[in-house]
Amino acid sequence: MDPSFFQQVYRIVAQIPSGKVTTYGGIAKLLGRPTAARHVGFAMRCAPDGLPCHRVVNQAGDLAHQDVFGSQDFQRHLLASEGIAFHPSGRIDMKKHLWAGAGM
DNA sequence: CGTCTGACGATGC
DNA sequence: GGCATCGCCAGAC
Repeated sequence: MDPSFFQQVYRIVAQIPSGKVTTYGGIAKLLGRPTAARHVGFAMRCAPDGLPCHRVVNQAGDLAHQDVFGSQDFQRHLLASEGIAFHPSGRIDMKKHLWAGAGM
């Protein structure tokens, strides 16, 4: 198989279990492109239905592209329902919920 | 094939 | 820790 980078990104994101989060860079690293973190987000932008893109955050643990989810509070609620803990600033506690499958 | 873009990462201040 | 800048690489045009 030689799927496109985007297709591989979708495969990784689809494997993220509930209650876990991963970073764009982490996914990119799994695909062998540690510097292609931006493309992971790019793939998310065109993410197909059923893809838990809300579990994918940047290295800072900040929720990205809040516009798609309507508001930052909405995505925060989704993750909170899955058991994700948040910092007072609204960032995710990646230390506890960072998906180990992302190579970290 | 050249250029621009982009839901990021790392570094510097 | 927050903000600004550079770099990175696969797609779209």
